[in-house]
Amino acid sequence: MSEATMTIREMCDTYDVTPRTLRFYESKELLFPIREGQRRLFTKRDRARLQLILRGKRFGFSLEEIRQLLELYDIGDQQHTQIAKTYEVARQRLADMERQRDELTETIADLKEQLKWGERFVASMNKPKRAAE
Amino acid sequence: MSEATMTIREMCDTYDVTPRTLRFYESKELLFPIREGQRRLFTKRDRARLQLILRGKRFGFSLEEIRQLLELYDIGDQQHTQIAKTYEVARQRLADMERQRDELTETIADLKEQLKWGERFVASMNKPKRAAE
DNA sequence: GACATACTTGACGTTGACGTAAGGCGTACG
DNA sequence: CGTACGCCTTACGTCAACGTCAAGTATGTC
Repeated sequence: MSEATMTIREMCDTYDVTPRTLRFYESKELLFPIREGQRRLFTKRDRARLQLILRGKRFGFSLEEIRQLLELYDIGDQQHTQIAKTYEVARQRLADMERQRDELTETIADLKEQLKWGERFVASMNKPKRAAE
Repeated sequence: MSEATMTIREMCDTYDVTPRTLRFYESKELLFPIREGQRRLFTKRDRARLQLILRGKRFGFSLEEIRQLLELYDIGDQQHTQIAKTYEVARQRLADMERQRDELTETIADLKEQLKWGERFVASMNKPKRAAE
């Protein structure tokens, strides 16, 4: 059974990040590891948040934007104040992401179209006029 | 009818970028405006490339990555050498983008799920136990 | 000729997201 | 006891993608 908390090294190995990155995220208030003496212990909540951070980054969100998104996820768990406002932020983000997805879908189609060209061309290079062997 | 070339200012107004950005892209070999004396003239090809640059940026591609993508688009037009290699780069990019799209779709679904919570909560805040007025 | 304007080329500044190096603390081992 | 880890903080370094500022050139225009 997985332990309740993880050390910084376990975190690094698990999620393929450096200690510096985790400390940096803490300093930016994206993670809130507890302390045992002077050492950090990362909870299940920190791990869930880190996964969302890494995912967000892959979409080009800035850390500050991700921090706002994380606020929303917290609200899902523990009902908080300021819900209406943060809710608006989230609707906004969601609309952005849907636009981005649609545009991405379109670009993929474009690119596939271009690749047809390359495909026929590459194929013709591998097949001389008449096959030998 | 649109002229064959555009000045740097026309480009800036059309695509909402700064002169500095266009010169920077030229220095990085993303654009190749011709010269009339010392001034730049941007061709139709430059405009097509700029659109792809701006689109690429929205997906978080680096300028260097975009430069590689642009090479591919050139191949679609004027058949070039090194096709097989660049073709491979493109298949790679395409796979990346499809993975990214799928993940984005999933994240959107997650986020919508969270928002249902917020929605019910916000609704309950606007409706006290029994309506007054 | 003086001036405005539109463009040019350096060159240094800025921001975000860390990398990296220096020096200190606490425990564990030989 | 020394020293070897593993972690800590502080602080300066780096890279991409431009912004910003200074100084120069060509063209028109009063």
